Amino acid sequence: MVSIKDVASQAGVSVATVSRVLNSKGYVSEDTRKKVEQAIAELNYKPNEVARSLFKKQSKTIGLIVPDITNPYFPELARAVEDTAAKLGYTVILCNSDGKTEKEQHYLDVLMQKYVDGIIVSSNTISERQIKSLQIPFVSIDREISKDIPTIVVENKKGAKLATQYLQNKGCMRIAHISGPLNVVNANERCEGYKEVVRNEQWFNESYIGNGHFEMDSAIEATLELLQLHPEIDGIFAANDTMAIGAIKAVHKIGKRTPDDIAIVGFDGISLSKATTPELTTIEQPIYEMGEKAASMLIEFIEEKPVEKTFYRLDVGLVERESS
Amino acid sequence: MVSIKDVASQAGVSVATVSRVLNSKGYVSEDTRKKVEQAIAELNYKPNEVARSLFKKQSKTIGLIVPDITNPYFPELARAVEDTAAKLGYTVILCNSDGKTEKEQHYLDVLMQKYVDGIIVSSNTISERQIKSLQIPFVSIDREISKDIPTIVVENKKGAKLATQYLQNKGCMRIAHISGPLNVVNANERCEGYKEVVRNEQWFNESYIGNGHFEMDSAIEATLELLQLHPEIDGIFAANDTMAIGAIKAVHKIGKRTPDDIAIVGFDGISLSKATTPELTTIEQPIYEMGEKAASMLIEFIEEKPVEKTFYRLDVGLVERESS
DNA sequence: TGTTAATAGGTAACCGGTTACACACATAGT
DNA sequence: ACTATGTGTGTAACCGGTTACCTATTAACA
Repeated sequence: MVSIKDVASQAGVSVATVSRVLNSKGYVSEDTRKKVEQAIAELNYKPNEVARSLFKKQSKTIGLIVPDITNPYFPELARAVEDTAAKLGYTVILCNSDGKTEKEQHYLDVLMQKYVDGIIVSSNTISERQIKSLQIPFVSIDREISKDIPTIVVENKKGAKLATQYLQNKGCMRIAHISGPLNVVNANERCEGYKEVVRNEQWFNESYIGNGHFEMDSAIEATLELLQLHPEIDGIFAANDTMAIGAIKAVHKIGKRTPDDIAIVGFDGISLSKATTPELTTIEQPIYEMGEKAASMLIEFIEEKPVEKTFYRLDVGLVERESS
Repeated sequence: MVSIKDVASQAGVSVATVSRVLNSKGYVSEDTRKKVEQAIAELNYKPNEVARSLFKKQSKTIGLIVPDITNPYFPELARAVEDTAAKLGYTVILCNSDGKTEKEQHYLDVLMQKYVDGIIVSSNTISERQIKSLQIPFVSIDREISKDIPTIVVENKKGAKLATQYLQNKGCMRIAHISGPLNVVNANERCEGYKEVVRNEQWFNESYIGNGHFEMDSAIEATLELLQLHPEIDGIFAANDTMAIGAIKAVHKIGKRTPDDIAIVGFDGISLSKATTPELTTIEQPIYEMGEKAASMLIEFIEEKPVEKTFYRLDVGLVERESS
């Protein structure tokens, strides 16, 4: 690989001068600048980012820790983060934590050792203290860790209420909920939103809430149980789209129809929701926008630019399709 | 951040000695080793990977260039690559090229500047010459570039034949194909496989092949056209699952049923194929295994370990579900 | 006892950039 | 004529590791 020294000798100047034209910093005469630029072009020189990182103590790289890129919510987020980072001259290291503390800790260590300039994380086990101790810019996405950590989340409760009320308006008399793992903030908020709407209904009690893990199989099981316990259920709000699809499958399995017998609404608005038959009515999150915002905010922190707002709770909206 | 010097002075030895215990290389007495290890533990010292990279000219990082992580085929691949890389002590930088030459070139430059140790790429525009000129380990995945570049692909033609013959065996008399972009090797091979099976049928001609771009919308359109032109079609083989889902939708749209009126088979075996109603019959690729193989092979090259085989054409299999 | 090899550990060069500092020269102001 | 200021460029220290090379000590063996 050609180094700055090669360029310097080719252009007949010192490495300092080459560095100056590279960074447009300090005084360089028009003449020498041209000579250096020509040498750079002739040798097809590309500065070594590693050497630069070592001195500058920053790497133009950010870390993105997600539970599992295979979960259809995250590719779109990752794409948005990567797009934005690339546009601003950064590169992104992808980490899958499976939501496990050890893995998260391990990746945090690795990322710090590689001098990443900042980290975007979607986690519910990382603590505020831990993040602060790292001393580098951080953005939490999809899950709220603390009011003190820059965060991008959505109106989970509002969305859940929207979904539940919508089912009511559609004429559903008994609306069940399939929740995510309730120790995860967003799952909890969605469950709360649901409860706020149905709490005062005569028929309501906790047994109308089935527990899922944000995955399809768990939702199929939960739906089956729910429908056995309460055959009169005519509406289901699932805490994410994957589970909503599971619910559709379960409903189908016992010979009922969606939406005629049971209307179903999901949450997330992943692209999957448009691929099913019937297409899924869902509470859509601005996933791409979230990733974009997270990346651009993180990079503003990194570059010490002024950041007006550090806590975003983005709006969600109902997208009406065929499952309701 | 605590550096090797801090550890050295804390332990009362030179930095060379610390480095020796860090790398278990060269002579170090049991006594000093313990002192150093204690100092490391006390200071919670983590060696700076950037400094290491600079000297060693390698970064324990690999690049993964895919067209679009949002395309449901790639998250599983990326997950496999990342899992395997992490297990072997490497980190992965994710790049989305959209299949565009400029973006690929740009990422290649960036990755080289960051001293990545190797690159895994899924591309049909990068040339063999280009790859060779980079002088670092390379693995091409999902798409064959040249017999001379380490590659992981699947039996596309065989899979396509399998799918088409299966539809024949199911009693389909007129089988259409929705192809991917034919300039992409794998799409082309799948189309060839289809043609090999139906070429000699009396009814067959090229107008039974509709052109898609591996995306749902293009497949819906293509299917609609196909069915208008040939209302007698009773089987469709789509070159990937996303398009198969599009086909299902199109069939549904004109009031026909899957599989009763028209049987549909896809290709890929993405997790999406299990989420639809009806669930998709498809030619399943060992996606995770491909990513795993690509990463472990790449790292074998990087670490200059012996590699027995550099060209893998993995087997595919028919997974029979409800759409056929 | 002298020679050789193995063990132990320090010094400093090196990786490829960036930048503080020094120095030279030109120009302007008094 | 003298000083201050601005411009242009080179030298070398520095970032935090790794390792070639050197020296010293001890053990082994003829």
